[in-house]
Amino acid sequence: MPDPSPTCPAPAGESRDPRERILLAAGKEFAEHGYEAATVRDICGAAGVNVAAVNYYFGDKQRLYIESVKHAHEERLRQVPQPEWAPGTPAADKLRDFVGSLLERMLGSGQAPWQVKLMMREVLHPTEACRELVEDYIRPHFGILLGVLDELAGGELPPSEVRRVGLSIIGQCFLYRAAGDVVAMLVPPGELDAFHTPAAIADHVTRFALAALGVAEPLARPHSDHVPGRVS
Amino acid sequence: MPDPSPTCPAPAGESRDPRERILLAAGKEFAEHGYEAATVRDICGAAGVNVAAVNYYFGDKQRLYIESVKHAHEERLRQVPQPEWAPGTPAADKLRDFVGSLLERMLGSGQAPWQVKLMMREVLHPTEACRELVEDYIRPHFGILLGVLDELAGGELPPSEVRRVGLSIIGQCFLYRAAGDVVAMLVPPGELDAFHTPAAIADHVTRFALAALGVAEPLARPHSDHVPGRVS
DNA sequence: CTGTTTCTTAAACAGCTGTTTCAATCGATT
DNA sequence: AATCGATTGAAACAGCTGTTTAAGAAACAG
Repeated sequence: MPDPSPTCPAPAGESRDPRERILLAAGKEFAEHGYEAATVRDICGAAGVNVAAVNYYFGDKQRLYIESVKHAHEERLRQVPQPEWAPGTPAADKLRDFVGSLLERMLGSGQAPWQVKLMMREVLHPTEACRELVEDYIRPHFGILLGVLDELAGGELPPSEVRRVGLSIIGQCFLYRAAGDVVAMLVPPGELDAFHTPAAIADHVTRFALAALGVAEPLARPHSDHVPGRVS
Repeated sequence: MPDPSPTCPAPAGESRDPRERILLAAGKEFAEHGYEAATVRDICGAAGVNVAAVNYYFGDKQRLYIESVKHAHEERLRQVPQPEWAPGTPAADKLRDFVGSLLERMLGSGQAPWQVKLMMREVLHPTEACRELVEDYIRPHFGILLGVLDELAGGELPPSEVRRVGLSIIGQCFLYRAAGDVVAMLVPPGELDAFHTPAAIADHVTRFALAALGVAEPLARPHSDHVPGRVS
């Protein structure tokens, strides 16, 4: 089937550039099976190109992998821009926004996009592509969170403590993405659908953190009565 | 070098039973490189047996993998027994104990033992061995945590909420093990040594959770003055 | 058209993979 | 000591791996 339309030959999302087709197929394949288990033959098959194309365009498998990780992360950055808030936004709202968008990005609606899976593999078992990923993608996002938390704590907490609180929040979200299968085994199926949607998790994580920081109500009233609890 | 001592031929920790030697070597190899990348030949080389031994004793590579995961988890259970508390122990102390031993087990002193690495791989990318791991090892531990949290909340929180708090605590610990390399990149090196030891993390996670539950002081005094804080 | 470069193709390469074969060896029982 | 099952050993197996080759097609300049 030779191209019938010379002006816009791309059907839908599929590039006619072999290099880009390989990059896309490689990303999906690496995300699904990991670096070792993914084969260049499968990648080329999915991309509809000859096996030799990988070596022609990228040199070897490893450089294709690194390029596909960078490509995935750039595309993901374009898809989900960092949150921006109006100057007067309360810090608590910012935190809720941040956690919500983080979880939405991680868990997505339904299946997580392959870009996230690929990046997650880099985080869990870092290769050469990891450092770039951290510097360009993860650290800036983390910095935003730290800013919100510092504002939330009224500047009272030392930076090291703010960082630990930030890691606590990231960790809670991280668990659901990285160990989602195990979480699903630990939670009754009915509860999974009702209470473990991205929005519900975001709400819990935010309330948990706000309560710990003393900005909102504790989750439970203490059972002894000598501890003051704020009654709204 | 034929065995010179017939009474105790095992030098130190090395079993003379080939089956057990293979199981040990396989566990280390699988933990380090993953299922696909680990080779039967490397495993047999490390175990000091012929390649055919794997198929003789275990049938094939996959069954060796499953057996080695189970073996690792049983050994780990024997090494670190579940915590037991005297009847009158305060729930807050139990929580601190639980988190501390969990982190100690996960992060260990120095390099994490290969058993933990192996189990972590199962959690992150489950195979057939995962369900057994969850039922025999993870769920009981999680149950203990939920009991402590329920006690801590004075039975006021619904089970679903308790579970979410439990997952929040696990998630915080989980991050340091699963994404430890990235965490190390996000935290200044000096701070890593001082504030990110297992003990220090355990202390932070516990305080964070206790504050969120309203059992202990919030981490930060709120910056507006209309919120009561307990002054010890 | 010619000559040159860029790209694509099928085939082959050397090497490693898990697995099997079958003879040699060992260890205990008879 | 002879027998027999259990275990080991070196070699070979078929299949897949990433990579290279060399010939051909396509695109393009002069």
